[in-house]
Amino acid sequence: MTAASMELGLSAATDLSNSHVGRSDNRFVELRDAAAGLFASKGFHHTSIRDIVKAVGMLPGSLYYHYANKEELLLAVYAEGVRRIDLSVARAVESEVSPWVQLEAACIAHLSALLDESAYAKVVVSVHPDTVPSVRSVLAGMRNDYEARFVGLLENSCDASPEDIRIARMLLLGALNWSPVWFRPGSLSPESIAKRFLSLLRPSLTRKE
Amino acid sequence: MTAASMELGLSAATDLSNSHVGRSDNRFVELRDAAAGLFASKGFHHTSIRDIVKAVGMLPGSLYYHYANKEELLLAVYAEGVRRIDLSVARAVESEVSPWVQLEAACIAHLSALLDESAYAKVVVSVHPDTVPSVRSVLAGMRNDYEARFVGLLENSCDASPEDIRIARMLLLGALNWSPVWFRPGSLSPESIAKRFLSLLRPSLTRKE
DNA sequence: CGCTTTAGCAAACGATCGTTTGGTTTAGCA
DNA sequence: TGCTAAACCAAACGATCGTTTGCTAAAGCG
Repeated sequence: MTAASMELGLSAATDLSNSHVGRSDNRFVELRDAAAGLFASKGFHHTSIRDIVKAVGMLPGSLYYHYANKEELLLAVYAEGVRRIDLSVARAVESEVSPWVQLEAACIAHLSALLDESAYAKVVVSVHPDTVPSVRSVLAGMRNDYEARFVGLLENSCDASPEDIRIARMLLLGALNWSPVWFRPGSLSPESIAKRFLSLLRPSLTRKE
Repeated sequence: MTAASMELGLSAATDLSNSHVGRSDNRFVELRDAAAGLFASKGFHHTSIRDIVKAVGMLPGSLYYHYANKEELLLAVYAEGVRRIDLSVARAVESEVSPWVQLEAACIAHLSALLDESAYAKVVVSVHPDTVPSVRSVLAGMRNDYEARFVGLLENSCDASPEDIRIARMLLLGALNWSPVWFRPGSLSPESIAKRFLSLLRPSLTRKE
């Protein structure tokens, strides 16, 4: 079981992202995991190919059998990161019924993914698309598709206009996504941060009926 | 008059940051301006020394007469950026009396600095301290010192507990600082974004008396 | 004018970057 | 067991990076 699948409790069999099905000792995922960890801690541009392959005990050239170039490796990490956050948020929402509690659960799941030790999630938030011009639009598109989920959650929680919902989404997700900048483990938990953020917005976002 | 001082309408005489007072044709500030523009558009790590000196018509080695290394140049840009944002916000606050309107003015000024064409401000927000380990703490300290201003503004606007004020500050500044990620010129103005953000928080942040 | 400081040129340094190429091992199916 | 494709090694490629060094031109004070 790889470190990657362990993060979400998935067995290798259910890990659909391993589309490069070749030999059983395929290190496609292992490389992606190492890249995710290094991208998250050192940043994409400060991580060299040599750093990544050293983490898995390979030589630099061997990586290019699995990934065409460094950007494609980032794409794989990014896509998997978005997939995991989305999955985590979807599960959290499913287990609630009240619209407001659903929104709260989504924010908690989103923030937990960023602030707990999920390297993949950190890459999605800390690697800004604009800093990788060759794949900028792809990265931005993936993140935007995911964040669209919050529009629906907000629509259910209040009866604001579409543009007000858009503003609320930007306010909420912006604050959440920025939190890795100032967050220090040990004081406030991701859950309490998300709840406090939302409690500040509750008077404006609760449906009046 | 340099492009740098023009941005805030300062003459060369009042530009205190030019501490390297040497000859009258000193290009210390000119280099910093070029670096600010390139750091803002291409990012710090994607801007080479050769890019910067090319912008001012110099050779790579000549830059090292003015700045010891690339990080020190970033420090100069960053410090000037923080200084300009702080100055802009201070002026905006001074011209208001009502605590809430003062907070609103501060947010508008802060966001305008980030979203309008101020290269210096963009560097402060887009260059994350963690991506430059050698000067990480210095950059983080500068930004934190500036953001402390908002604590006072929030304290005047409501009677929440210190921890609630801290949360409100993180929510507000996080959302504002994240806005360059999704902002596209032409639709909403920085002023209206800031006002809409604050209107969502108003019910929670207005002083009850 | 003479002399010192300031500023910049010219040219290279070593290091590291992403990537390529050709050969070698190993797994897995027939 | 023999063969093929998968996987990786070994070694280098050219490019670019931040930076250093030695020298030269010009500015400005006395």
